[in-house]
Amino acid sequence: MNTEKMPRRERERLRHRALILDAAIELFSEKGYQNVSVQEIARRAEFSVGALYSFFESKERLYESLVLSVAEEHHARLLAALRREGEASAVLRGYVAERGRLFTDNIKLVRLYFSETRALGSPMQSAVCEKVHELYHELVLEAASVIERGVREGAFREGDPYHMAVALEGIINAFLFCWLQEPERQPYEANVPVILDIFLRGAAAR
Amino acid sequence: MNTEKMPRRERERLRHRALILDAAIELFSEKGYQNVSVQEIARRAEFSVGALYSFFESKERLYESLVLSVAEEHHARLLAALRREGEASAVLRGYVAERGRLFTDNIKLVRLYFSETRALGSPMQSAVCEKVHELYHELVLEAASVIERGVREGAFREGDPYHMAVALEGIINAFLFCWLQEPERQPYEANVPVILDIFLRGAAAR
Amino acid sequence: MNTEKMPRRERERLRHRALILDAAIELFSEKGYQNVSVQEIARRAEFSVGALYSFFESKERLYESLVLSVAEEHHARLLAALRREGEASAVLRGYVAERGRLFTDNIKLVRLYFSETRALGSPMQSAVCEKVHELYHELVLEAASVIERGVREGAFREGDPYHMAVALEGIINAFLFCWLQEPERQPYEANVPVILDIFLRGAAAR
Amino acid sequence: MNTEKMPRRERERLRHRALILDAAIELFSEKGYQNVSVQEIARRAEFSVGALYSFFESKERLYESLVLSVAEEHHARLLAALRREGEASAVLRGYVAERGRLFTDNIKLVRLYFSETRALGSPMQSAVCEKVHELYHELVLEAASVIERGVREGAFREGDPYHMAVALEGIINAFLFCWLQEPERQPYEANVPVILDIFLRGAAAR
DNA sequence: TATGAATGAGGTTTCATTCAT
DNA sequence: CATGAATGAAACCTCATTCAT
Repeated sequence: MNTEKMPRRERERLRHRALILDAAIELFSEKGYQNVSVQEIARRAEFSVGALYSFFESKERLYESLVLSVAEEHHARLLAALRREGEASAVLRGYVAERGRLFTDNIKLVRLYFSETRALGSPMQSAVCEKVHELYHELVLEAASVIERGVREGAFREGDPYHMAVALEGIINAFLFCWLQEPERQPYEANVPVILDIFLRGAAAR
Repeated sequence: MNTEKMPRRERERLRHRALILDAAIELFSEKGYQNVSVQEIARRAEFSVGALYSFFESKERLYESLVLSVAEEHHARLLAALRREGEASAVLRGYVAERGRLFTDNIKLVRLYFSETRALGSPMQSAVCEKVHELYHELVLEAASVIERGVREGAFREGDPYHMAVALEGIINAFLFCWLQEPERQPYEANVPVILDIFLRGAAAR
Repeated sequence: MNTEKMPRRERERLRHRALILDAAIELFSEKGYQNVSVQEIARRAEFSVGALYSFFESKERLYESLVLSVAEEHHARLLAALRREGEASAVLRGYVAERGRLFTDNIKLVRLYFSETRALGSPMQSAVCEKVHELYHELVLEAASVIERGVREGAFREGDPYHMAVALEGIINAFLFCWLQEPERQPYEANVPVILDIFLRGAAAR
Repeated sequence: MNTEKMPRRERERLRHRALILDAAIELFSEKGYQNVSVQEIARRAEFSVGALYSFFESKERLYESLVLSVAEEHHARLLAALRREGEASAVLRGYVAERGRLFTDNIKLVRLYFSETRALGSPMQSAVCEKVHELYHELVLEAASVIERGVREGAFREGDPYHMAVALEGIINAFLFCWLQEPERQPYEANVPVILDIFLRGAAAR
């Protein structure tokens, strides 16, 4: 967003809003949505509760804004990775690595995202929920189109590129989840070639 | 557990406990842990709050019992699927199908399981959390040993069977997740061959 | 009470009642009336809640029975001490010592007695409260009559014997209270002569 | 505490805190700690439960604050009485009278203090309990030092002043307790000379 | 009569939200 | 606008008492 042209007052407000979101991200990802009180967020952000409510009409909406902003940032970075130029498999390698980077740099956040987004009784309005799913879907579609290109270029075998993309997504998640259980065993990056190898060559003897 | 030899009083109590667990499963999976009150569970189970507390020492422990019992049942069925006799790839096919059956038969439950288990500030004691992870890990190991056998039998190519198992797990989850978004598009079973195909042959052109 | 002539059934019942009272005494004096549940008493006495309610119509009445029985026992022993034969001052010495013995042998019980008896919102019906006060009053009167005899015998100076008795009571209690704070400093008995000395000679220079 | 220099907001809060303490004192001393609910206190103070909890972190702590503030006020007044100038016996007379005044002006409060402070399972943290005992002890020591001075001035006979002080304390309490039983019989003040007479001259014939 | 499972009112405490200052 | 004190509904849990067996 272009903030340069705004009057000072408005710029200040945006900055304050961001500070509150930052505090909220920290707290939510440390303790989970339900275990953080509005008072706590306000205190951490060094604002009054009233101020907080002048930016967000409810705790729920604050949470949604937060999820949305994080989702959009991640989405942008992952989309960029998928739109890089180069051989399809190289692009996918980059994507797999970027997924890892985002994940490992923001474990807590990502956990929050995973758990609360898919949770039942999640405090998100369905509009936001859908928006998040839409972003996710868009990403899978983009990956599919990379794969499709790979097929056209003869690098990948025939097959439904969307299915392939879904599978890739799953493999990445599974390895990320593994890493999450024992982060100290080895850095996630070590898995990047493994993931690609399995994804590309499959399990069967040729 | 053998309930036949028990005195009637005790049998009744077990039945009542189960009734409460049933009500809790329904409610939790409809609305999520935090959005269900103890009163509500009691009402749905047609017991008093006090009765509920005579079976479970807290809402948290009730939830844990519930998760554990579901996890153990699922685990048993999946383990059985993996221990069936036959060619490695046929066993895996059976496993993929069974995963689907469990998932689609208990969507809400599974959603609950997914969301709350991994959630931060999850209300589960780490003991239960660990137990669940242990069961999961055991399953992956069992799948890995099936794959290992496949390698020995010349059906699968060389490679770390554990990694393969993790990848398979991921692919299954990804397709299940897809199905969850649009259950009406096609039955999950239609995906079983797709999953196996991708898992076995990979994406690369030969 | 004479229990010998009773039918076996009734004797048994009395024994059970006593067992429950014993358990209740222990628990109440360990944790205070409000912090002991009926379930707990029943468990400690190895009876069912129902059985307990067949003996006492409520927790409150159970408590009253207990207080009454203890009060009566103490009263009997103290009265006996005051009715012993001998010089008035020797009798009082015996009484002071007996008070100490009862107190130090049943500290917890006595604490309970002290605190809950005089407490506001005490769970005792006024009838029982009055009964306890009556017993106390009787004791003071008895002490007063000993003192009166002492006056007649020329051992004590003229003055209202009732007031004297009240004062003696107060001095005893004060020293008991002191002892309660630091029981290990010295045995209560060491104070018996001190109490009598102060009571008899007063503080003023002659 | 100097409240004059404070910002208005803070002054208001202190006032509100005091209002709640007042309501709590009334209720506790009418019905006893356990028989008063937080809701009730809030209602009587014309605040919400939440407001109450913004001042005191729990019912228990509220109770402690209350006990402490009353204990300190009483302590201050009694200490002042003991530190007045004049003959030792006159000072003690003043003290005995002041004890009576405090007691009879706050019967309910004092009852509360007596009963709950010494009670088992009393809801007071040991820190507060100790503080109260400390104040009490300090008072006895102060009385002892007055008596000691009396001894030096030749007004009181030789003897352990601390024991004398304890005894005086006991006599006062006993007469207060008597008065409590039948307040209407005679005003407590009538007992002041009696108490001093017994305390100073003792019971024995000279 | 004895049992102990079941009841449910009532207790303490939290926290999203409002609003006078 | 910002503040933060105040609100009060609703949560979890306890326990004296009842009653079917």
